Amino acid sequence: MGSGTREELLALDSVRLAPHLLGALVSSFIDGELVVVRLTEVEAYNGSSDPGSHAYRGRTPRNAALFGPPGTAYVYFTYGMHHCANVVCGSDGTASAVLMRAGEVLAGEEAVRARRGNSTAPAHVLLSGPARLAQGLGLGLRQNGTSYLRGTAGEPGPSLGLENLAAIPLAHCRGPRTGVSGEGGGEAYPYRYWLPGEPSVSPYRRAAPRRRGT
DNA sequence: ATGTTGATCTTCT
DNA sequence: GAAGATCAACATC
Repeated sequence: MGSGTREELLALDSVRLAPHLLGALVSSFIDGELVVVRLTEVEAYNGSSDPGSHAYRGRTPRNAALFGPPGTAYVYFTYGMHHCANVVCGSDGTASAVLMRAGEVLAGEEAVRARRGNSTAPAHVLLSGPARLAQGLGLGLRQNGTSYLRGTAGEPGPSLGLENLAAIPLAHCRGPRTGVSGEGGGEAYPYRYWLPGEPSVSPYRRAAPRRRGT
C-alpha cells in the first residue's frame, strides 16, 4: 500500500488522482510574484482511452507535454485567447492529466487581480474557471512542459509548486465534465470533481454547440 | 437568474 | 473549413 506521498499519488491515473487534488495547493512564482491557490474544482482526462482528452487522437506537437512524466504541467492555448493548465499524472507516457478548473486565492491576491484586470470583483470569481485560474497564476505556454515538482529553493526564475495533496480525499462531489461535447461529455464520463459549498466552483454548463460563424 | 453571442486563433479534417 | 477542456458582455425574464 502506498503511504500517500505526492509522488505516489501523482502516479495514479487521473480519475483516481483527481479527488486527492481537491484542497491541494498550487503555487507559482512568475515575474516576481508569488501566488498560492487552493484547488476547489478539477476534471480528469484519461489519455488515449478518453474521447474528451486532447491525447485521444495521439501525440501532436501541441499535446506533447501530456506524455511527459507525472508532475509535468500541460498548458494549452484555446479559443484564440485563453490558456488552461493541467497536472500530468499516471505512468509516464499514458497522457493522463487533471485539468485545474477553479480555486481560492490564499496568497498573492493583488497579483491575481492585476493579471485578471479586475480589482473590484468578489474574490471567489477571480479563479472560477480554468482560463481564469491559469491567468491568475500567470500560466502560459512558457510553463508548458515544466514541472510542478521542482521547488525552487533559492533558484531564481519562474517556477511552479504543488503541495498538500490529500492522502485521504476531502468530502467531494462528482459529475459530468463541463465544456466537453460528444462522446466524452455527459454522464458517461463523470470526471469532474469539486468541493461542495465552495463559492469559487463554477456552475455546470453543458457543452453548447456554437453557431457557425460567417 | 438564465440564455445568446462575439472575440480570436490553433489544430486537425 | 470547422470545432474547440472559455469568457465577458449583453439581452431578456
